[in-house]
Amino acid sequence: MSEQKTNSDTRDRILDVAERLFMENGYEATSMRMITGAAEVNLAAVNYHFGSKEALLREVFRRRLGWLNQNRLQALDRLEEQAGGGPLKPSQILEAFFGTLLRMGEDKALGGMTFLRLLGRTLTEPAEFIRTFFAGEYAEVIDRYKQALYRALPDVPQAEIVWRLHFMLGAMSYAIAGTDVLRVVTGVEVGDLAGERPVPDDDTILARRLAQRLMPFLLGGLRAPLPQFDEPAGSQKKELPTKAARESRTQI
Amino acid sequence: MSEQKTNSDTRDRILDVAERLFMENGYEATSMRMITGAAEVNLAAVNYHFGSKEALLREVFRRRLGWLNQNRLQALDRLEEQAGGGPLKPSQILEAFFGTLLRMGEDKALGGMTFLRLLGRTLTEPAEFIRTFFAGEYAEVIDRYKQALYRALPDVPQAEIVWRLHFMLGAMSYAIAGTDVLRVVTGVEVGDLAGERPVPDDDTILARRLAQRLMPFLLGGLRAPLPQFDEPAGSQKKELPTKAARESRTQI
DNA sequence: CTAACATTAAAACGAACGTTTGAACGAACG
DNA sequence: CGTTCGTTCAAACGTTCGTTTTAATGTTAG
Repeated sequence: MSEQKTNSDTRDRILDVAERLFMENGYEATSMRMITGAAEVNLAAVNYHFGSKEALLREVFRRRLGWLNQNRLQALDRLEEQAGGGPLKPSQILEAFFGTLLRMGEDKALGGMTFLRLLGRTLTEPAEFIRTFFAGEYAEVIDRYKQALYRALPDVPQAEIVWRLHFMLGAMSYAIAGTDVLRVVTGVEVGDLAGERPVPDDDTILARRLAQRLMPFLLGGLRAPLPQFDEPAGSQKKELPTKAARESRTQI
Repeated sequence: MSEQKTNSDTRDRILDVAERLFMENGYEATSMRMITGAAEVNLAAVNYHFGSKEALLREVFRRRLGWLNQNRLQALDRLEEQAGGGPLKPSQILEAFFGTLLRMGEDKALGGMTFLRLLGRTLTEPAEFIRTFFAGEYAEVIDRYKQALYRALPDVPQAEIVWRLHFMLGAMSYAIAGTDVLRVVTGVEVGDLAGERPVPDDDTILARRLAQRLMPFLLGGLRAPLPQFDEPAGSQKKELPTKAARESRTQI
C-alpha cells in the first residue's frame, strides 16, 4: 500500500530522516547536520519545529509508540471482553503484545522495520532522558499486560512472571535490532525465500519470518518449568520471595 | 625478564574507569576527559597507551572477552570429551555458554556486573567498528556452540536453531544490560533478599538470581514446539539441511 | 654520571557539536 | 497597498570533542 507521505512538509521530512539515521547510527552519533542535510532542510529547522535534539528523538518515538501502545491496549480489551471475565491464554497475551509490534514491521506507513530496529536499539540506551521517556510511554501497557499474565498463570509466582516478561522483551528487542553477531542468518532466510515468487518486500518478509519464529520461542520460555528453590516441602508458593538463595548452579 | 611493570598503574586505571563509564553513559557519550579525569591521569594518557578512543574500547573488551570465550571453549571441550563423541544435552550447552558468562558477574576480578552490563549494552551499538570487533571476537565460539546445538537437536532445522540462539542472546543481553522499563524488578528481588545474612554483594546476588531465572527460560524457548509453516505453494517445507543455500553464506 | 628510553604533563590544534540570532521570504488578510 | 505571522535561511555563537605536540620527568643500563 503506497502511502503518500506528505514529505513536502519540513516537519515530517525531519522525523522520517531522523528515524532512519538514529536507527543507523544511534542517538549520540547522529548530528543535527546529518539530519538536516539528509532531509534537505535548514539546520535551524529542528530547533524551530521541535526545540532540541532530545525533543526530536522523543517526537520520533511518540508518533509511533502512541499508535502501538494504543493498539496493544485495544487488543487486550478485545481479548478480555470475549473471555468474559475469565483468564486469557498466555499465547493470546503474547500475540496481542508482540504481534501488534511485529505487525508494524510490515507496514511502512507505521515506520516498518526501520522503526522496529530503532526501537530495539534505543531500549538499551543508557541516557537518562531516554529511559525516563520510555518508562512513561510504557507504564500503562506494561501494567495491564502484567496483570493479564498474572491471571493467565495463577500458579506461577508473580516475580517469576515479571522476570520472564523481562526476558521476552529482551529477546524481541535484540531480534528486531538485528545488529548482532548472527546477523547473517536473516540474510540466509530471506535469500532462501526470495526467488519463489514476487516478493512483497525484504523488510516485510523479514518481519513475518521474525514473528513466526519469535512467538513460539517466547511462549516456550514463558511456560518453562520453574527454577527449583529450596523450600519447605509441599508449600504452595504464592508470590512469596523465596528465602534461600541457592549457591548451587541451577540444574536444568 | 621484564614484568608487566609498564602496564601497572595508569593503564589499568584507565581500563577500569573506561569500563565503568562506557557502561554508564555509552561509548559516544563518554568523553576522553571524563575518563582521564575520573582515572586521575593526564588527558594524553589514553592516546599514549592505547592509540585512540576506539582502540581503548576494544581493549576494554579484549581483556574480558579473551577470558570468557576461552573458558566457553574449554567448557565445551570438557563436555564433549566426557560425552565420548555423543551429542550433548541442550541444557549442558546452555549452561556452558551462558553460565560461564553469568559467573563473570559474580567475580569482581573479571569485571563483575559492570562488565556484563557494558557487554549487554554494547552488543546493540550500531557503530561499525564495534560490530566488526565483536564479530571477530565471537566467531569461533559461536560456530562451535552452533555445531554442538545442531548435534544436540538433530530433529530441529538448523536455521531454526540459529534463530533461537539469536533470541537467547537477546534475552540474556537485555537482561544483563538492565536498562529497560522493568528495571524495578531486580531491585525488588535484591531487596527481598538483602536482610537475610551477611550479603555477599548486591551485584553478586543479582548475578546469581539472574542465572537462576534466565536459564530455565532459555531452555524452554530453545525446546519450544516448532512453528508451523503455512506456505501457500507446495508446503512440504520440511526444512532439511538445505545444503547448498546454507554454505553459500560465509559465517561470521 | 650520562645516555637512552618510557612515561607523564601542560597546552594547543582544528573540527564538529547543539543552539541562537536576525534578516529574508511568502502567503493571508484588512 | 501595508502589515502580520509562520517559516526558512545563512551565519555565527560558545563549547566540547579526539588528537597532537613539545617539554618535563622519572627510570634503567652502560
